[in-house]
Amino acid sequence: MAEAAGVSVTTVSHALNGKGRLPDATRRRVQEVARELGYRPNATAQALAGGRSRLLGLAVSQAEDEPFALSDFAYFATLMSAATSAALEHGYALVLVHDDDRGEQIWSQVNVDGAVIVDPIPGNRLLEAVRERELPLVTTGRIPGDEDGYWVDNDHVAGMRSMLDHLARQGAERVALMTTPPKTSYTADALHAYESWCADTGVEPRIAWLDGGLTEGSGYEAATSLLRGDDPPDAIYSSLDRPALGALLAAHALGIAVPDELLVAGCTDSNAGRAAEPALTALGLQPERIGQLAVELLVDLVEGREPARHHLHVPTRVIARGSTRRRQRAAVSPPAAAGAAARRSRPGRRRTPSRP
Amino acid sequence: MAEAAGVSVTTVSHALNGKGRLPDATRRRVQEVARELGYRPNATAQALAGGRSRLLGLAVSQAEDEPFALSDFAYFATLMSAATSAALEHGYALVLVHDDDRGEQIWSQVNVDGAVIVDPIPGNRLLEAVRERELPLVTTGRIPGDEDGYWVDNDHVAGMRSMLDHLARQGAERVALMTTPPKTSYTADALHAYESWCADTGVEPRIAWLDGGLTEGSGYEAATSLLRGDDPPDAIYSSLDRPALGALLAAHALGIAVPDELLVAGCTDSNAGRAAEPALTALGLQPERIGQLAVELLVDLVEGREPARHHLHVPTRVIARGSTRRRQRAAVSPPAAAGAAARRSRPGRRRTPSRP
DNA sequence: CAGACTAGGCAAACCGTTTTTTCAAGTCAA
DNA sequence: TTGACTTGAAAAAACGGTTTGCCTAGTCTG
Repeated sequence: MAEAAGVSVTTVSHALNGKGRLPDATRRRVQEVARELGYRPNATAQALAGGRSRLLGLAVSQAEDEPFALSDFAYFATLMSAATSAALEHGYALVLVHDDDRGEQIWSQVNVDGAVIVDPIPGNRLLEAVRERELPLVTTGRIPGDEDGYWVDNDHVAGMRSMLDHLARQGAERVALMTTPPKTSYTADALHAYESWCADTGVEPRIAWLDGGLTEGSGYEAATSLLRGDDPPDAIYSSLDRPALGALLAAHALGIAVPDELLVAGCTDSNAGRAAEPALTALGLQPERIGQLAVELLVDLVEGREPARHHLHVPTRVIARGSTRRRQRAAVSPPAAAGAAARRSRPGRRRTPSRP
Repeated sequence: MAEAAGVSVTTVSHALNGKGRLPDATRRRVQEVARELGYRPNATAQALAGGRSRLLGLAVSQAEDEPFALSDFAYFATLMSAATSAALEHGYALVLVHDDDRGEQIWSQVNVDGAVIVDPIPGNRLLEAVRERELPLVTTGRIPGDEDGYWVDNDHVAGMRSMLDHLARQGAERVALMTTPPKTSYTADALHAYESWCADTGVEPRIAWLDGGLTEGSGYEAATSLLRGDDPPDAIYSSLDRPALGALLAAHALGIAVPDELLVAGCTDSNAGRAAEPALTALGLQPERIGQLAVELLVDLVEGREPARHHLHVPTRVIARGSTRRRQRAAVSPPAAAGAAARRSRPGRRRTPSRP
């Protein structure tokens, strides 16, 4: 390239990067030759010389005992896609990192300028590796016990409350929560918000723990045991959508009509929820927004700009669908109390299970 | 590092990479020091010196007029996840590439050693960019019109036939296909297989084109027009799952019972399909296998090994669920012809649409 | 005991940029 | 005319490794 233009590599570099002292004529000439030759500076060499690779890592943290695949959740896929776009917009590319034994070694194999970790769990190996290297880090969701870093998060507490209020407005009096033991800030928020909402409204908390993976299966189990217990709930909220779908199936199997006898809702919107029968009411988290903001925040850090805010909140919204549709009867009476009364006066709500 | 171990950088490099002539004692000593210091060779420098970045690009090609997001399909997410794992297994990392105006420039910003392009469309800009750079390339799905390259693909022709046979065995006589105009090898295969199956079995082809995106909405439209036409189908197969879910909704809206009056199936398994009511029969494509094999093939190419086979086929399988469950009546009679006869003798299959 | 060979390890070249420094030539003022 | 300053561009030093080639001892071999 340098020879082709009849100048030194220095001049080429200066011409192409708008640096140095060059007359416009030379600059243009070099650029012209570069264009003709289809010359592109070697990215690796640039990275080595410049000390920045223009590569960002995107990792999904996860607990060892909950081996769910990335692909299980539309949430992650959407976030990832948005993050890729945002990165590209700023001239960065995204490297995918898995949180397994091999994932850790990726930081050795690739020089990333910074990392986004989704739903971090304290002590996670990827998190530790990032810290050890003192890489700029943005998390989506906070790191429980260490909320000082840079993060983008939904306001899950507010979100949970608005969902619970929605269920109450639809006539629910005995709202149960299905969730996992809190490891991420998200599940902790959900749990606390639920408990405080229960305290505020005088509802007795009913919590069913999901174990055995965040799948339809575990939701089915948890919902079944809730619905079969004494004093079963008249609404079930799951902190993830797949178990909520399982709850739908469980209700069906027990002959409990949704939404007439039981309201069901889940967090995270998905095709699966939309396609369910009845369609699943969801707490929308706007993962595309989260992915975008996380990358933009990270880019600020990488490029040495002090971000205006260290923490960003993305609003949630209740996406009401068939699974929590208020029955006609309830619709005519004023919201909370009256709806609850109408519900209470209904005759025994259990039918014989269609299959036991 | 070199000083710490009291040797030259050459020796460090040799010791850590198992090259050069060094006594085991020295090698071990250097490795020991490296471990203590937590020394990791700079990946960028290695890439520059070695000429290989250990980075692979993963791109999803797409037609300009069909702006669907990556996240729309569990298929892509699963493939991507598997590809990441496989890459890591061989010491590579995956860089995500979007097929938009900015996506193209990524090849300038990052030096990838090779690329996987999912469902390539001839003339696509990413494809052209990869070719121009003479990067090793593996596609999942073939490039229509140029099938000589390296690719991993399902046998969609066989898959389509087995699905159609399945529908026929369940009593379908008038199987319609909902699909997009063929741009990828996959949609072309599906179309051809359908047409040849129709020719073989004497079924008259009925094709509804999906436009306006590969969504539930477009499937709803297409299915509605099929079901409202003269001589409506008694089975609908969609070459993607989301439109199939739309078909389910359309049938419901028209008061047509699935599977009793209409069988519905789609390609690509997903949570959404599993959660639908009735659960959607799907042609499983094993995207995890495809992603894995594509990366392994690409790694062979990148590392200069001649792969045993240039083309790999991944089997498909019919995952039969409620949406194509044979009615009891048909179950007792021998497969195809008798099932069809039983179906034919049924009384008029249309009910009044519940909403018009 | 000389010559050839082997082992061990280092120095230097190289990868392709960016950045800093140097330098020659031209311009201007005194 | 000379010194100071400006302009344009190249040379050199990094960046942090890998690779090639060379050198020195020590060990065989005849």
